[in-house]
Amino acid sequence: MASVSTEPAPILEPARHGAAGSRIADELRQSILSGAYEPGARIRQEDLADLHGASRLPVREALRVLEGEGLVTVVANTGAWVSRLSLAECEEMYQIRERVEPLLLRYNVPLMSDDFIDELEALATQIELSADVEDFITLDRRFHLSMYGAAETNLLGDIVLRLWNRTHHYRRAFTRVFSRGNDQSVHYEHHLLVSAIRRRDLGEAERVLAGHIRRTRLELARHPEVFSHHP
Amino acid sequence: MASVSTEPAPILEPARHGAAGSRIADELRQSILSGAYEPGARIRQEDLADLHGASRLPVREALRVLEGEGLVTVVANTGAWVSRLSLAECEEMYQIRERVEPLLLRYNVPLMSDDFIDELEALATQIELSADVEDFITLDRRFHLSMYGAAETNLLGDIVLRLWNRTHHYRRAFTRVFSRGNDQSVHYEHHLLVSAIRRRDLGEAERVLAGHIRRTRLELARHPEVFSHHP
DNA sequence: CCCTCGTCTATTGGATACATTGTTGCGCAC
DNA sequence: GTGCGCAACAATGTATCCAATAGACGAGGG
Repeated sequence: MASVSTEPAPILEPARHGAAGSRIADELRQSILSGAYEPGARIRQEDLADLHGASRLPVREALRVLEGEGLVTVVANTGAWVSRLSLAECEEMYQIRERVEPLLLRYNVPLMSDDFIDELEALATQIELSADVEDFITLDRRFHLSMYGAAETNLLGDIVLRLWNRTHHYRRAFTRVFSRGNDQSVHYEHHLLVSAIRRRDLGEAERVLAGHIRRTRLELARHPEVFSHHP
Repeated sequence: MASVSTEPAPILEPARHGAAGSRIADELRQSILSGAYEPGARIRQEDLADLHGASRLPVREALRVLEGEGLVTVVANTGAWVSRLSLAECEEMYQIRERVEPLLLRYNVPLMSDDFIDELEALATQIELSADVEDFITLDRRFHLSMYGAAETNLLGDIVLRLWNRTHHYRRAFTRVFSRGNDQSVHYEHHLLVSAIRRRDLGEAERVLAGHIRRTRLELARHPEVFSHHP
């Protein structure tokens, strides 16, 4: 914003003072999740600064934030890279999710309105119809994470969101190689999950969700090629 | 380090270039955990900078790191405070631990040597003999966290460590009000846990640990006065 | 021909200086 | 006496400048 001389309307400037670090962190997070940066990609501070029209200082803060979220790996005096996961680490993430997301679901189900559950059902159907891999992972992410938005405390929600973000790239890569199988299990599980939620059957909802994550983890383990590094 | 003119031996200087942010983060984290800062205490950037003989820049990085860990709450253009937990949030943390720590234990038990298990047993006995609250929480923390140091991937270990850190202050406060009860359950559970580990009985070890955390959570809920804010 | 050491440059780390924001306390009006 | 508003201050956010480090490249020797 500083380099551009023709900046007539500061009114439409949503970026207020004191938000540069957070804003850059948000945008870089989105870029990483969108796949614009591959795991292992180098992140240069000055590039980011120029890109966002800021100095390197808020960029460094943003990198620290994303480092804390596990999305970026920073080495002192050397540089920053998009974090990379091994198959073992990714499986560990899924095992954590398997234990933790059912708990988060338990917190949220009592707070869901019937209308909201209808929306979930519609989303599950929409996922079935998704043609493209990018559509699928976007809708699938929305389906699951929207279930977790009702709780009044968001500590667990934040932890789960970070787990999703750290594995997002591998979910995309895995979906790409797996989608040819034309396996309908995912969709069945989604509908079973909505059904259990509608009946407010917490135990069953927990079981279905845990099984859903577990099955994904086992499928993932059958495709280690997703994790082959090509430096 | 820069202001002191009489610095004859640069050999004993462990603080190298590029480590100020991490160093300050580590020291501030220790200060918060030690109880030197109460939850809700204001953290002024300039004070920290002077205290560590650095400028505000690495201090800001440190604050971002600790914010990511949940230990510090930063409000833009306003300031930073030591994070505060409500009873509901603390219970949520314990519920997460209840589900996640047994998994981490499962990862670690097969990697423990018999000698190490002897050390755990000795630690459990030492905890029984601890006189003072500060001793107890230090030894108890070491007892539990040392169990988690063997795993080759440390993703889950980091998450658990953060959960411990975020609740550390309340564990201290709670122990202070609870220690008068003279309840031996904690120690029985510790010894049962070591016993299950020694037999390499993963299922039983998981159950005992989950029960241990669960019981602590329920006790905690009976002492809401620990969370009363006194501003 | 290859290995090693030295230099050099690109990039990051840190400090100082300045702009902006939030807050607090005082004064004035009602 | 109370409530609103303005102003001065204090603390944070940002930019620019300088220092230190690590990787790369090339020259020299084995």
